[in-house]
Amino acid sequence: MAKTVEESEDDTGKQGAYTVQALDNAISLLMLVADNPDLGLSDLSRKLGAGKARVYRQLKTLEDRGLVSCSEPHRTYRLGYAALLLGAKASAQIDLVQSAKPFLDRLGKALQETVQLRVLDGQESVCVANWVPDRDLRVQTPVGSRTPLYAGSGKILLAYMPEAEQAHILSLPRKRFTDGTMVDEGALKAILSQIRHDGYGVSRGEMEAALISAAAPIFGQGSRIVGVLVVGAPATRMDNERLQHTLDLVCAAARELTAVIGGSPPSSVVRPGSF
Amino acid sequence: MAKTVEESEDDTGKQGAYTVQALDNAISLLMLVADNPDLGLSDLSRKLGAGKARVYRQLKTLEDRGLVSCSEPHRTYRLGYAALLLGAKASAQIDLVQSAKPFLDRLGKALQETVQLRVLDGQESVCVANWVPDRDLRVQTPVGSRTPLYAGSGKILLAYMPEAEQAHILSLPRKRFTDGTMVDEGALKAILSQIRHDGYGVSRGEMEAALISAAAPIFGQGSRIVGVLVVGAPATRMDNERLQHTLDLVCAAARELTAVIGGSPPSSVVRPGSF
DNA sequence: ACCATCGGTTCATTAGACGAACCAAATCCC
DNA sequence: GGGATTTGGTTCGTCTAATGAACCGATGGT
Repeated sequence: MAKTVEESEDDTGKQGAYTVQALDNAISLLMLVADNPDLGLSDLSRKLGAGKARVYRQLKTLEDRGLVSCSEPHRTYRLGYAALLLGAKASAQIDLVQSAKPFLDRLGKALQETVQLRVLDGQESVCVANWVPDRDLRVQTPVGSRTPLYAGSGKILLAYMPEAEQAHILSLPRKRFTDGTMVDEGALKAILSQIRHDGYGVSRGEMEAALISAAAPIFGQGSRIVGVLVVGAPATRMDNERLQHTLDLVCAAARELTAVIGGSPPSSVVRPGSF
Repeated sequence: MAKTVEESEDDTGKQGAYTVQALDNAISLLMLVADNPDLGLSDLSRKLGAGKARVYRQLKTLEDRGLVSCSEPHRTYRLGYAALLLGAKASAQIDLVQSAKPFLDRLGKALQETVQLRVLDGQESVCVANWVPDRDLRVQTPVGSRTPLYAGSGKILLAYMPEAEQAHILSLPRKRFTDGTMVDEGALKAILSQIRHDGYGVSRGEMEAALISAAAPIFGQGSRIVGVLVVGAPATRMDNERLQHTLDLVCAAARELTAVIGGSPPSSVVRPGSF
C-alpha cells in the first residue's frame, strides 16, 4: 500500500549518485517529524514505510543531538532545540535573508502591512523571512509557508524563471482558489509577460479573495531571479492610491536589495535614465 | 593532533547505545557547517577528522535535501533553506518558545528593552527566543547565543537545577568576565540560595560591565525549571526604581508563563496569599 | 479479561558506508 | 613560468554497521 520512500524516483525524490542512504532516510524522518509533530514511533515508521527498529535508532540519534525531542507522557516526538538553533544560524548565513532583513523592516514600518521575502523551492514559493504589523487585521504568512507559482506573488518567480522550467511548471495542473485565480494558460502567460514588462506584479485576491498583494523581483548574479519581495494587505486597506504608493516602495526596495547582494536586473527592465 | 570527533567519549559526546553512527557523523558535519560557514571540502573533512570521500557524500546528500548549499565561486558550503524552514517549524513546535512569544512581546513593548527566553543546554544557557527594541543602544543577544551558568541570567537556571547537576557545574572552572563575575564558590552558592529565596535574580555587570539584567525562572511539570525570562538593559537606563518595575513585570510574566505551560513553581516560592 | 497496539529490544544478514588511492584542475610561490 | 602543493571530485574493494524480522512486556480501549 503505502509506497516506500526509498524507492521514489520521479518527482523531487531523485537522489543523486552521491547520496548516503542512511543519511537521506534519516533526513526524511526529520522532515516527517517537522511536518507531523507529536507522532509516536509506530506512526512514524508506518508513514515512512520503514521498520520500527530503524526509525527508533534514528530517532534516538536525532534526540541525542537535540534535533528532535521526545515528550514523556506518551512518547511522542517533535523538533528539538538544536533544530531551532540551526534555523537561527541558517538565517544569519543565507545572504539573501540576511541582506533582506533591514528592507523588510523598513518596508513594514513604512506601510504597516505584512512584508515577506519568498524564494523558489521546487515547484512552489516559500516564505523565508517576514515582517508582520502589530494590528488586529493582518496577513499572516509564517516563515516556511508555501504557495503555488501560478497564483499571487508566486507569479513573479514564475515570470522570471528560465524558459524551460517555466514551461514545465505551466504544464502542471492548476487548482482554483478563488474567482481571481488564473487557471487559463493563455491569460496566465499574458500576465507573466506583463510582469516582465512592468518589473512588478499585483495580485487581487488570487489566493484569498479579500487579499491584495504587491510584489517585485530580486535578482542575483547573471540576472537570475533569487526571490520576491511581497507586501500583502487586506483589500479594504488598499485603494488605488495606496497601492501605487506600496508599489513604489516595494519596487524601490527590491531594486536596492538586488544591488546590495550584487545582482543585476535583466536588461529589459532597465528603464531609461536608470543607468 | 586534531582529535577525531567519533572517538570523543567524555563531555557531551557520549553516544547512547542506540546511536546510528552514519547519522551521528553527518549531524556533526551539519553542526560544523552551521558553526563555520564557507569552508571547503578539505577544511571540513580535516576539522572532522574524517576522509574526504565520506564528507563529500554526506555534503551532497545534505545539499540534495537543501540543508546545506554550495556557493559556486569556490565550492564553499553553508546552511541552506531547509535548515531555515526546520528552525521555523521547531519554533512553532516547541511549546515553551511558542507560549513565551506573547510574553516576550508584551514585556519588550512595555519596557523597550531586550527580552530573552533562555534554556539550559549542556552546561550552558542558550537564547531560544527574543525581542529586541528598535533603539540605537540596546542589548544584542541573537537566538543561539550561549553564556555560562555561573554568570548573569544563567545563575537562575543554576539555582533551580537538581542538586547533583548543580554540584557538577559548580565543580567546573570559572572564567572571570568582569569585576562583577562570581568566581568564588562560596559567594556564588550564597547568591544561588538568595535567588531561590527571592524567586528572581539580578546581574549587575557580571558578563559585561555596563549591563544589568533582571531574570525570573519558568517552571514546568514537577517544578522542574525549564527556562528563564531575562530583561537586559544598559546600566545607565536602569536606576533602582526602574529595576524594581522591571523585576515586577518579569516576575509576573514568568509566573504567568509557568501557569500557561502547565507548570508549577516550587513550594518554597509560593508566597502567602498567592494560593 | 481480553486483544490490539504500543514503545522498545535482539540478532543474523548483507547492503552499503567508508578509507585508501587516484585524478585533473587550481593555486601557490619563488 | 613551471614545479610543488593544494584543491574538489572520483573509483573500488573491504568489512563495518545499518537494517528487517521477529519478539517482548506494558499499556489501554472495550
